[in-house]
Amino acid sequence: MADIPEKPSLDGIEATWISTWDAEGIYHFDRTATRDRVYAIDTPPPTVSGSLHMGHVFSYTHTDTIARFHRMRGKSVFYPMGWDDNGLPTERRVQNFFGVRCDPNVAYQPGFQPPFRGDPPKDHQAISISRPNFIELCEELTHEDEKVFEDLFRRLGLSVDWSFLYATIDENSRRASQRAFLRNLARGEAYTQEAPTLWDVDFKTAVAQAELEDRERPGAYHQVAFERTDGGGSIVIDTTRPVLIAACVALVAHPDDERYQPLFGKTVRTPLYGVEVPVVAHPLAQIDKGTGIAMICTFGDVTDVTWWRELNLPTRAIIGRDGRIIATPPAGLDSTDGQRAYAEIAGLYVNQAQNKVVEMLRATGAMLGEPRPITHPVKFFEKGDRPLEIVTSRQWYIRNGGRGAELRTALLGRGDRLVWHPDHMRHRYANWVEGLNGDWLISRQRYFGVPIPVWYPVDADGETDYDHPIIPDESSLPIDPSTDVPPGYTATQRDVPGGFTGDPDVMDTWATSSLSPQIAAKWETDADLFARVFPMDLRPQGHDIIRTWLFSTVVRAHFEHDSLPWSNTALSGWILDPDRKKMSKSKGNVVTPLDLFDKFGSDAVRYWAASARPGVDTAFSEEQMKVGRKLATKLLNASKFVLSFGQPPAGAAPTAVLDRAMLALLADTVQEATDAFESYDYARALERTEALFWWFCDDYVELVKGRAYGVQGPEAAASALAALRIALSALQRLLAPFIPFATEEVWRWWQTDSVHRASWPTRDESVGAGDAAVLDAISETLAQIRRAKTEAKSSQKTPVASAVVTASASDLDAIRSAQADLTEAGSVQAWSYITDDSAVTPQVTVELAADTPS
RNA sequence: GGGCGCAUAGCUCAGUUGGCUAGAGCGCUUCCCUUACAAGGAAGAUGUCGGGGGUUCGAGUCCCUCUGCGCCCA
Repeated sequence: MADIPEKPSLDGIEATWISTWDAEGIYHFDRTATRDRVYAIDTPPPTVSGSLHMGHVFSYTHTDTIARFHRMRGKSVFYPMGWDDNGLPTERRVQNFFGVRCDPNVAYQPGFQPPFRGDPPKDHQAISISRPNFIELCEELTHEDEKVFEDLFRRLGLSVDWSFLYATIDENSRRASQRAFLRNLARGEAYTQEAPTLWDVDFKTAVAQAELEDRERPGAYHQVAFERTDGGGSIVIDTTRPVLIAACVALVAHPDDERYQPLFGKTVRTPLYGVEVPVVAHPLAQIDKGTGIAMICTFGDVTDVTWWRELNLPTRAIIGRDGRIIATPPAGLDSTDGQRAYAEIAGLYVNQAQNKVVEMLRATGAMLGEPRPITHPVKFFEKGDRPLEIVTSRQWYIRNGGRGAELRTALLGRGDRLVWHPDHMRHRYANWVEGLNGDWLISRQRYFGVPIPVWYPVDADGETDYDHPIIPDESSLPIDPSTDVPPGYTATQRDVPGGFTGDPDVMDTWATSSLSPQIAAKWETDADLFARVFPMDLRPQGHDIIRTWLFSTVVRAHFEHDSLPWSNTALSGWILDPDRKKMSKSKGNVVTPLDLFDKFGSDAVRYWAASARPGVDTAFSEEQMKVGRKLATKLLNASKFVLSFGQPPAGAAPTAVLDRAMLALLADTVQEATDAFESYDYARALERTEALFWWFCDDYVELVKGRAYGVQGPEAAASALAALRIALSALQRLLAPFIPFATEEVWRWWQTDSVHRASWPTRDESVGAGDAAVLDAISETLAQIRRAKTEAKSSQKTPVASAVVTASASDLDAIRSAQADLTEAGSVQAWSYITDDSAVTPQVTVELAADTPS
């Protein structure tokens, strides 16, 4: 047994135990464990180019308590960590830090040194470097961030097995991502298509449905008149985007709209450009919106795309990928006047062009009245600053049920079979899948990501043949088509007629992170490991990314493994500041985790996190951390005290009624905590354990400590000592998932090995457990004696001259059984009892001894 | 507009399948330096369980409805 410090302290215990755990390999995954003995967690890889905040501390703590519970239950816990360094945020940081920019057309340069490492001068012209060089720089820069993250997670006490660390851009991840993509392609689940696509003109990349958000923006309705070609007058439409008149291919009204029924099949001429377009009917036209008839443009919004597709309309694109009006007028805009009008806006940014068009409409009289300002939702890329446009481009997609009922039904079924914590989160998933309106767009016109692993033949005329991609062999992965040469070609054939060209795009971050279970489990590179951990047991994550990360992971596992990727998912809530607003950097109310660890200790911060019900938004609360610190301190002191009585004699067992009752209560609590943990309700497990612990300290220990000292003789003491140690052992283990540092500290005072490798308590351990029901009467009697002293403003040490207990016969039996303990705890000099079976609770009439001058 | 959640003490929240006088912690008030712990301990006060209606012997809990707040989707 280690020495118990004279004055136990929480100071410095984190550093001590972190290094001990490391040295002893406490959290190492046992690779010999069979699947049924494994508990596998698909840990969310945090974005390393961001900062660590309380939200991380919060949700990762929840997961850690569950990991620790299962480890103590005898499972080999597979608890890897990953870093998400793939994607736009890192790309931007690297550009700014090193003064470079990625150009996939540049050749790889071994040993490349960037011009700067931090703070390039303002006038520095970014140097173009190859994608592999760029990735090397990304890895260099993210390495430092990852170190900070790792230290913080260790300090928090996460029981991660760091030997399974991965990064979403590392070689294994790129290999897995490309392999999965190629298999999707081979099975027809991935495909490429030239199609209208939501496009961010600043990032110059396509974006997926899951990355959209609506923002309320000011706009204005403009009434614009289109002349009928049959001389029947004009048709007035309401549009917020008159700039798109040049892209108009039809007018559309609802088929039931009697106002416009006579016009269906007729044509009108667009103002300014004089293009003849048909008037068509479609049920998506809104009768009550504006004048009830609208322009169909290629493309103003996603409804335009639907109309265009379903009504087989021509394409008249006018907005380019740079957000400017395309220089040359679209097909069909043939008249001289029309071309002159178009020339006025060609090359302008969309908003400038809009102003110009309004000006021209006014001049020609085609605009009726003044624009009427409105506020309306506009689609944005969630990371973007300008409204999305729709441009036609070639992109890669993975099927996700957005265009096929059969797949959609299958994926909804996967969601049904997943166990959600809390359960109502399943609706988010179903809601999202049911609302999908297209397949998953995975290609991005960016650089720092996993390359789309294909090349295309270039024919003799220099045209790229997208329909016959050249596929690398799986054994050659990961590849970068911008530098690697496809089989059967030589490097000199790149981008020349009769040669090949690499796909320039990368996959979206989610296309790789959707494979996190496969990546962590070393899919196809370590079949033994994979078989032991996949499908995993748990996906913990925030509820805000159900539509992205969770859903896409389900999609990939469905295709590749015909299974769910995990059996359970636990969704964490948000952290709110004390005023119940969502914490965010922009509001300046963010507290850094490290300061809190220093101030309250990791256990205390964990306690705050673990107190929050699963999935519930929770206020940041230093008060709650103080409570957690109190709990940890109390555990040190209580443990020291119990152990200070020394070992019970050999063969000692709890025999006293009170001791056996306490053990019964303990057994009940063990059961409740276990049940709670099994249903992922760590907060309930903590609450039940904590309640028992404080009762144990405040009442039980107070009642038996005299007896434990030997006041009632050695036999009575032996029972107390045995019971105290049984309880202490169980309590330390019950608290271990929540306050791993303090529990380890006290456990090692009297046990060998780590509490985190100890077995989770079971009710069978409470040998000699009795009837917990007697505790109420005993505790109540003690409470009334204490109350009498408090009300008399006397010390709790004050002797009680006489205690008269009126209670039911059964309560009196209970109280009598503990009379000697109550006598010690309450300093009672004389007891008398009155049986009254009508008494619901015991009533104690307390007469304090006369004050004795001291 | 569709979906989901929340509303219980001043604050933050528990309250399992309906069950006896509705709980905890914090905060507040009072007392106690008792030899595990003053970074402690003992005790106390505080509630039209959001409003209304219904089912039931019995409703914080189930049903309907209204109000307010939050989130997701369109």
